Amino acid sequence: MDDMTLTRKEREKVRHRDDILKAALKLFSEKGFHNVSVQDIAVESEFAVGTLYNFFQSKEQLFDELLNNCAQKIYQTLWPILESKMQEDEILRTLVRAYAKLAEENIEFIRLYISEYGTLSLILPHKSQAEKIKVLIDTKIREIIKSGIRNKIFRPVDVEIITIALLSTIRSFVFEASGDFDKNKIEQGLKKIEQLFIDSLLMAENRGNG
Amino acid sequence: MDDMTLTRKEREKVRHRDDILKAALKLFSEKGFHNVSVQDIAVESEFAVGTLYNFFQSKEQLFDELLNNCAQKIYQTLWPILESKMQEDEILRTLVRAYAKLAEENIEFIRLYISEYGTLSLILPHKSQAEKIKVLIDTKIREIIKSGIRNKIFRPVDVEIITIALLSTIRSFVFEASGDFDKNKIEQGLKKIEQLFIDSLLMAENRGNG
DNA sequence: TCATATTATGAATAATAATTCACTAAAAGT
DNA sequence: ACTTTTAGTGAATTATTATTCATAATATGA
Repeated sequence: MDDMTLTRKEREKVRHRDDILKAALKLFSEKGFHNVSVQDIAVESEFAVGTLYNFFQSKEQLFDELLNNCAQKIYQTLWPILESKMQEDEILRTLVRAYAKLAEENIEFIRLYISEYGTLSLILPHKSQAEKIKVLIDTKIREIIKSGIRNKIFRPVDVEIITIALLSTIRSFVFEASGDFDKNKIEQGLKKIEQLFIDSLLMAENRGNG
Repeated sequence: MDDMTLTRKEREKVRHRDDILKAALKLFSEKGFHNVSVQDIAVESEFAVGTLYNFFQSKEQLFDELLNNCAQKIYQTLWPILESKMQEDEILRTLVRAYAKLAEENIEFIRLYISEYGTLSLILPHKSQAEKIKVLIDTKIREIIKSGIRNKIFRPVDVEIITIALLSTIRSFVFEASGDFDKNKIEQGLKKIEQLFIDSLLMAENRGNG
């Protein structure tokens, strides 16, 4: 079922659906799930409330779809990097840069994901696609760091803590910086995060400049 | 107006008020603001809904009071440490330990604060007491790190990033660990965070063991 | 052009949850 | 004992917002 097999009408339908998703994403990322009404989304997308319900079963299902799209995009970007055969430090460097790019291109997605993250994890602990993907990535990163330690590339740090530290720092930084949507600032910051974490992980003999 | 100048009745009133706050805190910290109804709080606290409204103007005001109490407690614990005349590395070490203690004694407060942090900061950017206190502490920590660098105790790191990294790691760790309310785990983890951050901040000559 | 199918509409409805208030119960004062 | 004051109650009211659905607009194809 690719784009060319669809009629003009069908393509239009898809586009309308996307418009609604886009409007919803904008609002949710600005105000969070509970502070956006279906009315608000209707106004923003310039469709009637009823139309939204032709496309989505409920407000919640619409939100879930967004969140899963978001998780999907994050997954598709990060997983190949994590699976690649590069040296461990290079994987982590690439990862941080990929995050910067991801944040640049999908800043609303990232905001949505991070802003709801706290309460989300209280309410839908393990059901969502998004949560599963997060766990998948977290686990993989831990493995990479472990492997880096085994291969004497990294210093023998505490894997749990450095993983939480790296990920929470990236997330928190992107979230704070995305408040004023300054993409330059995000890129600069993530470059510094890369330096801070990966250089301090490296064994002395592997470090470039102090 | 201290405790001894109150009549028994007045003391009881205060106690009832506290009971309601406590019940609300429990529920909010488990499910977040929007997923707890005033009914729920009434049931949990074993008062009628109307009684809650004798004590608090609205659900929101009740929540604000909790959040401010929380911020207040954090402030009272951390500020004296940040203002103390210890050497900079010692301040940070003490800070992390204080966080552990804070988390141990007020795990629900901390959960409330962190879980709502994302959406809160979208909605009430700078109004709340809690937000002001957060900024105050963040700023102070940055100053301490700067001062540590000037005094050649710390390596010349990027102050912004290390501050975000330190704080977000603490918060994220406490939040995740508080999910299963294992106080021991939190203490262990924070000790490792202390090592990770402060040791990697120190100039080589100041470090104890590699 | 007209019948049919599809898509869009938004006022009406339903569901949920905050808030009020007339009332009861308990305590304090006389 | 009785009056007054204070505290507590929860069904009823109100507000908000998600959802439905009868209707209108538009497109399709005979």
